[in-house]
Amino acid sequence: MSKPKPLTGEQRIWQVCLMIPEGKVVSYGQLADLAGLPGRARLAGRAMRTVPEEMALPWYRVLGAGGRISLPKDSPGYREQQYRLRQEGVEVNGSRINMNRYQWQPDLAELLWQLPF
DNA sequence: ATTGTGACTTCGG
DNA sequence: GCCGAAGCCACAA
Repeated sequence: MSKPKPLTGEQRIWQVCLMIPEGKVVSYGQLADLAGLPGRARLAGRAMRTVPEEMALPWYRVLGAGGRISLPKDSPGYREQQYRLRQEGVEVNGSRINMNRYQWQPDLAELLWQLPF
């Protein structure tokens, strides 16, 4: 049998992002942590920027620390993120989202069970 | 090889 | 709130 090629950091980030439930959000840093890559918030940001179009990833559920939309306020992406979040019931005030209410807090044991790594 | 650039985060002022 | 510095590291030049 061939050796299972280890997933790249970006791929692991994508895998976890795919599991964020509707109506919930995470921060870049949290996403990296959940992917087993502590301290790699920047990589999570990069992963969201380079998502393959065909892989319908809920990138809009990923926010900056403290619940802020990280995209430039005048960009189409910023408006799309606001729109998509609101579409699934997340309250958005400008670029702010209340993390106390919408942050995803997965059961770690269950998460581990689901992940392909 | 070195340098600059990020959808980042935390800390100190 | 806003800023700079530091820590992070893949990637392009």
